[in-house]
Amino acid sequence: MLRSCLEGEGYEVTEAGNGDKIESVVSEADLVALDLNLGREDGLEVARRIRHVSDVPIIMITGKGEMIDRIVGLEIGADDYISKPFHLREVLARIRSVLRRSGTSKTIDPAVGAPATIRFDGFELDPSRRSFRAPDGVEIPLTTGEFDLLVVFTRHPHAVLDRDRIMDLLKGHDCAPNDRSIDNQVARLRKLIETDTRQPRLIKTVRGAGYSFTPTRLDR
Amino acid sequence: MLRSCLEGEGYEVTEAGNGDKIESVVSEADLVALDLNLGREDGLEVARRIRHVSDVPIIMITGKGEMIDRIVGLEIGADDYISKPFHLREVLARIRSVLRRSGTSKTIDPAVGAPATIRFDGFELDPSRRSFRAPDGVEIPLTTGEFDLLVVFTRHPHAVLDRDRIMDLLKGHDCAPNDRSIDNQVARLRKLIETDTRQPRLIKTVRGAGYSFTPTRLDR
DNA sequence: CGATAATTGTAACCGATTGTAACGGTGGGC
DNA sequence: GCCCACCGTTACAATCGGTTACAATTATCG
Repeated sequence: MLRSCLEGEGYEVTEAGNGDKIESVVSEADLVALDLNLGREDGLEVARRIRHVSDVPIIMITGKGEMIDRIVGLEIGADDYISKPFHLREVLARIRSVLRRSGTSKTIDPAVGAPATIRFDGFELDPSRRSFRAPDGVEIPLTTGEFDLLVVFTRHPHAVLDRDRIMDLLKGHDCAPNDRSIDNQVARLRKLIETDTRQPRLIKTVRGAGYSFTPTRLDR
Repeated sequence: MLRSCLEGEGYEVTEAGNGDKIESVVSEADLVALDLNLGREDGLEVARRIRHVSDVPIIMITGKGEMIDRIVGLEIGADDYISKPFHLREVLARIRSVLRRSGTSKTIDPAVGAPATIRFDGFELDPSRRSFRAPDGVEIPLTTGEFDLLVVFTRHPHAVLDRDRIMDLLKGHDCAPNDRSIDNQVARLRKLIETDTRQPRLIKTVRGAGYSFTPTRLDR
């Protein structure tokens, strides 16, 4: 679940199991998300071993409110902790936050390394400022849902995204069987950025599949 | 544990054992964290001796809910007390709070003195003097809560902070289920720094998630 | 130490946003 | 051309957050 969510956001994910050498895996990483309930092996011991070889930021994922672990975790040098059950969005937010604090990134951090503003067909979308400007320079106020949807589209231009995938990228979970909320949000977004809703040029409907964001130019 | 946590925050820590001369240790300190359960020696007696030679702020750390000690401790002149088991964040928050109240610091207080002035969108925020100036140079008086909230935001620019996390950063504990105090504080802060409260440019609302501080420029 | 003022948390109300349901149109397959 | 799945649109309800007022707490001042 975490993997697909993170990859959807543009991160490169490497999983490591019990048998893997921690050192080799960690050396390439910008951040470690460490589940403390790994079964036999003690997660805190893993954290100590990571700290022994690297200053890589560590986000600990603990079971429900294990305070003792939290305190010990912070002592070891974890940068943040998250308690289960968690929302994927929360994890994303904290990962971004920790990555930003930690500064330079070995790979490309989509939230930091990407240019601030995304331009398409004259529009200007600035994810870090959560602002959106029309070709004429006027700021268009977008609701949170509209903004997040547009960001998802600009990150997957020309791809046909089915509703499940869009929902996954937006909220980190699947669509309910007969969920039309995406359709609705698309309609609302179209009203704001399409000149003719009947003949949309930016957000095309792919019948039976989903939607596709088709800008003529896209600078990012 | 406390030592490594405090040093991680930039504080200089000196430990003192039973044999040490209290006077010489205390004279250099900005704050004393005193564990009352030191075994043979009576912690309260230590507190009395410290008070005898210095006005240094004292935070007492007591065993689980020893009320009698608390009362006596406050009578002696402790500035705050914490019961075990405690959260490190809580300790940090209280230390900061006590240091703030006690005013000038002999050493450099990282939480108050470290960042010189933070500039964003023309505003000037000075954590060491706890002052805040508008782009036109006029000083804007902020309450303690407003100021702390703004500092938290400037330390996490462009991150989406949920209410729990904001509360954690502000006071070191979680939000109650239906706690709207953060919303209120945000609203108050917006009234002071936003030109249009309806369309905030600096503190954006992320529905279902929290808030995001979105300055166009940030120098710190 | 007590009175007063300032600040902050709480509750209530209301508007904005978003999900759900219903209805109708459209387009493809036969 | 007809049928049916699929999608756009509208209306509505539920949820969430902004705002206000007020109570509780805290600080200030004599």
